[in-house]
Amino acid sequence: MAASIMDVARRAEVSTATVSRALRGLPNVSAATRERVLRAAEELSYSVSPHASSLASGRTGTVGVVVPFVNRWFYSQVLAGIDSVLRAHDLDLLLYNLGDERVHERFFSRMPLRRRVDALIVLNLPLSGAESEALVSLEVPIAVLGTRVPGCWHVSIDNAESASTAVRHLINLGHRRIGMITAAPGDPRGFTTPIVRQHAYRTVLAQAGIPYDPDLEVPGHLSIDKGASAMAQLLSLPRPPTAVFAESDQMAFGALRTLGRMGLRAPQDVSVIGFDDHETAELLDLTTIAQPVTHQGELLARQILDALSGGSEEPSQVVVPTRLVVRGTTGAAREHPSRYHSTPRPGPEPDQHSRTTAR
Amino acid sequence: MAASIMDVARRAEVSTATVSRALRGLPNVSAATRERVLRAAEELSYSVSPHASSLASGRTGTVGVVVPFVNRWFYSQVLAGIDSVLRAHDLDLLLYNLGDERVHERFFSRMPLRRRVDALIVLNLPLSGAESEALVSLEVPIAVLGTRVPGCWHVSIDNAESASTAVRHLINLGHRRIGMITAAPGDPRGFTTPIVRQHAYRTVLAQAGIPYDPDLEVPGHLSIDKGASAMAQLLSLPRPPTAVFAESDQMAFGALRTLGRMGLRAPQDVSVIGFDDHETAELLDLTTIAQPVTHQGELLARQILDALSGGSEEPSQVVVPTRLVVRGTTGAAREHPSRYHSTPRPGPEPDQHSRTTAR
DNA sequence: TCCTTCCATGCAAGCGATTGCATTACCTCC
DNA sequence: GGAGGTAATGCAATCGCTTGCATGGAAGGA
Repeated sequence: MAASIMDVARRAEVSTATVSRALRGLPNVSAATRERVLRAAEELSYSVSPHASSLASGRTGTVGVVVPFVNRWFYSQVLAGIDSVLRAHDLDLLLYNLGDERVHERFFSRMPLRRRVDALIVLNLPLSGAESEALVSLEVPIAVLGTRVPGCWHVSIDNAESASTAVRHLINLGHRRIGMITAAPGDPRGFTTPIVRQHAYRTVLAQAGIPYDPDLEVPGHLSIDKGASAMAQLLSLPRPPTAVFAESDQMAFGALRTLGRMGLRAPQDVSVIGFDDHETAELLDLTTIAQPVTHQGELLARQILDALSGGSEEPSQVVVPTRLVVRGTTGAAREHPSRYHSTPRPGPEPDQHSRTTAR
Repeated sequence: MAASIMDVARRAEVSTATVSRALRGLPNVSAATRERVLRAAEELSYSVSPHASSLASGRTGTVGVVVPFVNRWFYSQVLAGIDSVLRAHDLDLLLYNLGDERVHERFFSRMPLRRRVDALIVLNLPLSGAESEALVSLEVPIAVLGTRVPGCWHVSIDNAESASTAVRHLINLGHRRIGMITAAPGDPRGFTTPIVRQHAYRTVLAQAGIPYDPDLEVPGHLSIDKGASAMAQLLSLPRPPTAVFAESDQMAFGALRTLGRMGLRAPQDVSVIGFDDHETAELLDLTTIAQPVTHQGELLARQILDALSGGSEEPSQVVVPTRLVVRGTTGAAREHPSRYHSTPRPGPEPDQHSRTTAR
């Protein structure tokens, strides 16, 4: 049986109140007494009951983290960042993975973390108005990644600027026919990131005097396979793009696969740029927009720490910078983009030279 | 202020005891009363205080999950599996990411989940004897992935058989000079998986009458970069291998990168087989040993559920099957493996034909 | 009709901490 | 030497629930 605070009190010959204070490092405890209490606790290998403690104090020492998909690279990275900071401050991490729709609904209908957490971190979740209200009504500090929710702390990247950079990179390489593989078609809930990026894509094209062509926007649903299909669709257009911006690396990977299977190469035939700087991006030599992933998790956790200690500060909003990482899948536009091959595949092809060019 | 059980009791005009029983679906509550209580709870949007509840009952409704690296693909997949099962049974998931050494030590010295969880799931962690004892001394059911710990539930793959299959696959393709990129050099703690696999590798070679060559075993530390270096090292041997078994896909990816950078191809120059069937494996057309990842997580969670409900059953041990997935990076051994190139790179090279051969 | 059973419910004692307030002891300063 | 302070400690209420036991009433059996 685990020792209780009473056992420690008896052994140290003090009251439980003193034990509690000594163990938590409060002032008003003499050095000698503290020493005695610590020893007693040590000898009994005592540890406080977190439940009793939070029942009495009202604090839970726990932060809830709500994630759409733990098993996706991006979220697991962010999670690692959050964890490292929370852990360093002895806060526990209660994980809620909302992957599937049913779980998502159930979560919001039952609100299982009411009274269970001191604060909440929400990752990049499409939230309906009612849902964000439900969260706010928990009356704990909330830090949100990606989406902006009134009254909540907030970390994000500048999606408009980042997407613009990606598209501008392609334009600067001479491309005029530029496709975009988008995340998803209009989600009714407030998942604004794809919308912002798409808008940036259109704006930059317009600024460059390139006419808008809806056929060049194809949804890839953030997955490799769907990204692959999206690329296939783009390549089957009467006038296929010479460059493609995929708003996630995963989709870009799919796009590259399609390219490979069709015997085409990046960047000679089609330039491809992704978004995220996924760990595999380097492996595949994918040009992409890098965002600091783990770091965003750390920032979120730090905001929570501030909120928890600082009291009633104004929620802060942090925008972290992204950066264009040029690798081997983007290159100068070809002169005559109307057809891909002069000679049919298979057959000998010149070695890639433009890789060096691209760097 | 959140409503307490007292408020509900008053509103439903019953005692708190009855409220408690009604809400938890215990028998001994009349249908009419239950109805009344549920309505009252609903109207007050009441939810039980988990802390008070577990303080009173001794159950926490929480399962601790200890993970070495949440941000690695494998673990995040397993975690998703665990989560889905726990969630379905309304158990909370308390995450402990033990990534770095300091966190690991601190975890075991403070045992922060004493009294905090009803059960524990430990993923593939290298544990010293003292550490596993510390876990067992928590006196809660424990399910362990990978390593076997006496008295604990257990899920794993048959590492010996799986590794043997991988090596046999290479031998059957005619390879005689087969390298292995191993996880890590002897970890003092009980991380046995790499040892078992290495042993299988040696055994199978011996059975095939292939002499043992220690130079062909190179550590790749489970990372892409280290895997890449390992491959480089293998290729710089006086007699390089014609095939390589990397005991994780990540390391295999690194190996493929090295191959690519050296202008070599898989499988024409070197066959490569990985382990895990990482999501990127398909993308890179990597032959590998697939293990059911998410499923193992589900199994672990289910074992915990059994343990929690069943009482004092004997801990069960489940071994899940793996399967060889032949893709494009393994192929028949070349006839004269002493040199790779007749012509130096760069230069035109014939298209890969053997891909079809390999399938 | 009276005595058992049994079901539904209430009472109240915990569960193991935290914390406001009271108390004691010891200084310090006039 | 007494008033006023301060630092260290104890007392006991409290947090919000669960649960063993007691109780009352209705149903069933003889």
